Amino acid sequence: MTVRTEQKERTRQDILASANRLLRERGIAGASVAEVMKGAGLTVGGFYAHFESKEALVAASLRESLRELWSGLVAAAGKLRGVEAVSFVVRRYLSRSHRDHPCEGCPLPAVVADVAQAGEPVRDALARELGDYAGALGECIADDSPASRQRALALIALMYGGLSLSRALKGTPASEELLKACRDFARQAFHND
Amino acid sequence: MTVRTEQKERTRQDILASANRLLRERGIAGASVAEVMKGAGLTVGGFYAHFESKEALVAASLRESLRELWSGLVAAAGKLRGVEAVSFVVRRYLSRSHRDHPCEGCPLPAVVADVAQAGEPVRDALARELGDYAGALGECIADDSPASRQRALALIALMYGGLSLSRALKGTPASEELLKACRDFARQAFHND
DNA sequence: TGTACATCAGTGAACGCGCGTTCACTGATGTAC
DNA sequence: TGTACATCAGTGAACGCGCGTTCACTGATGTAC
Repeated sequence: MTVRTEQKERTRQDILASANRLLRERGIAGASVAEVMKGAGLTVGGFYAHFESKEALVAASLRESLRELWSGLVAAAGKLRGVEAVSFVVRRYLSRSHRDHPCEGCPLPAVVADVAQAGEPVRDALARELGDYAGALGECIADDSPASRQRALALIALMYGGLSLSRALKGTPASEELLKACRDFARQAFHND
Repeated sequence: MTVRTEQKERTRQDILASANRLLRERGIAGASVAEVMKGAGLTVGGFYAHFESKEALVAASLRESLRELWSGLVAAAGKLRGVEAVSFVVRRYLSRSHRDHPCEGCPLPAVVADVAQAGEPVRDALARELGDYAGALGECIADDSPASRQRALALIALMYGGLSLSRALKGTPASEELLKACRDFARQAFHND
């Protein structure tokens, strides 16, 4: 019995991992259930033994990959504070490497537009994770005040917006220009602390 | 002859106008050719007498609606300069009204993620318009130097990112919080000029 | 001015395709005696 | 320990649907004589 359920849980994790990759790379609409299952080494029909619907998968995947991203960022920033923490975070998030490898990075660029039109489970997942993200990032940069949290929210918007645009412009000089411009802009906004 | 071509040109404009609305509201994948034509009071089959493909329509629509948006913004800012111009622009772009009426506003939130995966015509359209947009906005805020252009690029990324996220969070308190946070952040970054 | 013909903007049914979801099935694993 | 049965994770074909695109057609407009 427990052997069977353990195996099943492992399969569920495989499906989630595949969804995390595909969702970050192609967005909600671009990640079909059949391809997610193929990425986990399975066939399409077995999907519904693990998730109630595609929407449930997307919500679960969004929670997991957003949490991974921001907890990784905050942990890597370590003891840095203030402008130095901001500088570190934007250098990592607004990098050429992050731009060029969507499937290992932040899910927001591929997903936000679709989420705005998605159902409640998906929207709730984003709202909750983004709130935690802003809180943790604000605390990492400054403190746990509402003002810090709000500045972190804006920083997230700047990073997400800059990365998304630089991906859309990939191959043009403006793509690099934009990454640098956003990094500088962020540092400037936190400069007077 | 000229009567016929004039009529045809008017129809083309109707199709474009319908596409502009639908694209801003639902994105590239969400705006089907059939619905675009229906929005122009026509049926689907006639589409290919006006545009070579859906991709060509998207490219044309993107050019037109981005240009409309930013030339409108710059014109409205009028003689304002520096922080005052920034303040005006973000109050307009990062407003509840803009968040709640996608079909009349900026096409970026609905379209950027899809553009990153689209063909050359669409990507080119975005690259060109965004470059012009940054140049004009930079000049409106400060001058025509590369530094001003780069700061304008970052401001666009912040505005686009903030609006997109606030739409995805619509209905939660974080949606309003985010709009305000981004407006403040932008003002702060331009405060020392 | 009137008539016969050519043009062509727009119609609507049809195509092939990929989507999310369902379901009858298979066969390895676990249980009962 | 050995046998008969139950369970259930995973398979793969099928469904109804909406997509972009094609194409034979219709009928109003424009041209030729």
